[in-house]
Amino acid sequence: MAAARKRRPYHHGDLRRALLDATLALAGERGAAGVTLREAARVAGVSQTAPYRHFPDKQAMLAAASEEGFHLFHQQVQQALTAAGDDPRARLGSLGEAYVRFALAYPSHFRLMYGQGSPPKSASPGLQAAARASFQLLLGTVKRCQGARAPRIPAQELTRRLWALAHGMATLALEKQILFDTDAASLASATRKAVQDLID
Amino acid sequence: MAAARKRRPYHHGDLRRALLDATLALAGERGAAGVTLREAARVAGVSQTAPYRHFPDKQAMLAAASEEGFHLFHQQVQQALTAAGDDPRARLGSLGEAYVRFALAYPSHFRLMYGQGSPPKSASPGLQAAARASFQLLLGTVKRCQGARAPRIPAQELTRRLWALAHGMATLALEKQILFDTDAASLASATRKAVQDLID
DNA sequence: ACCTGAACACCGTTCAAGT
DNA sequence: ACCTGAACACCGTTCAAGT
Repeated sequence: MAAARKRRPYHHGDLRRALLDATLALAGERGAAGVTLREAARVAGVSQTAPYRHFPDKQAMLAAASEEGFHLFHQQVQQALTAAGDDPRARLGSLGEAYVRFALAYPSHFRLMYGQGSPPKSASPGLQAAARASFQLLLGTVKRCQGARAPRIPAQELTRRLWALAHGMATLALEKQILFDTDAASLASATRKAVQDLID
Repeated sequence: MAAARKRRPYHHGDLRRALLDATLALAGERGAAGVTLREAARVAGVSQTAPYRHFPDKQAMLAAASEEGFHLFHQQVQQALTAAGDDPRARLGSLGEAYVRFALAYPSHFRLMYGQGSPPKSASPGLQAAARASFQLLLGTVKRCQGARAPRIPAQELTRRLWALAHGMATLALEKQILFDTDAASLASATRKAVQDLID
């Protein structure tokens, strides 16, 4: 039955995919607010109104790209945690490092996920679910690490601090703010150390 | 001689001022990227091209509003530090608290200063100077506080951590992210505690 | 010195139409 | 089922013109 999906495409191999790639490329160059439906269509080689066959409006297109970002983020953090082993201190350090690494390695996605022109989580159910899953991964990891230690502060408060610290490092770096203009690797490992000092 | 400035205005009391107020109002409602030259002009009650008598282009108008934000920020932080007394731990806590308080009390300014649609610091010499002054206030305060303590880490690194933590708290709160959706006062005092734990 | 109005090339979205 | 083209109300910016 799934073979029916193999029908020859109408005109474009996968226009939806091409539009999302164009969206990411434009967001990377000029920020989420600089993305234009008409230019994404131009880049994909179709007419200005073709995107409306795949997304109800511009915000839905941005939301779809943002959702991909959350999936990618989730995956990268999982990988980092798998590589980190069992020690709570190492795991939390890896969490912070992975956060900053992701933001600097996938700035287009990160800007679409959190930047100011970015769509609200409520823009689509898929985006909302993906964002929640990423949040649960952060909170769950901190909770399990806290369980293995003598917790001086509640896990929710620690999550908030850790998240804020990593997010601040990432956004200030992306905005090329002074003191944050080092290379990605340095900033990521500085974040690891800062997180670990945070819990010591 | 200064009396010559009292000449009756041409048509509008202070159009530049009115345009900046409109810019801030629009940025507060829809983010920095949602600010429109034409709508700012409409709000101020002038034609679409009148703003060009006061700003070379739209970005210059945004930059001027952003610059005002940095002046205001500088002033608020100074006040908080004056009230904080001499104890280094109290001063650094107040610094973090004042940062978050400012962001939540003046979200329009904050978004124009740091949001994604915001103008780059290089957009005007005045903006650049105001941003630098605010940065120097942060760095200088941390340095002096560090001088009075046994510094485990360099002042620049501590500034980076403190700034990132406060900035993350502020931006995640403004984006109404989960875990950051408490009232302004709670988040500000949570930031104070987090900063103080950071240096203990 | 300060402002207006028409014009140009853009934008998001709708709608009738084509294959 | 998927795409085009004309149209509408917007946008930033320029330019000639008005007081």
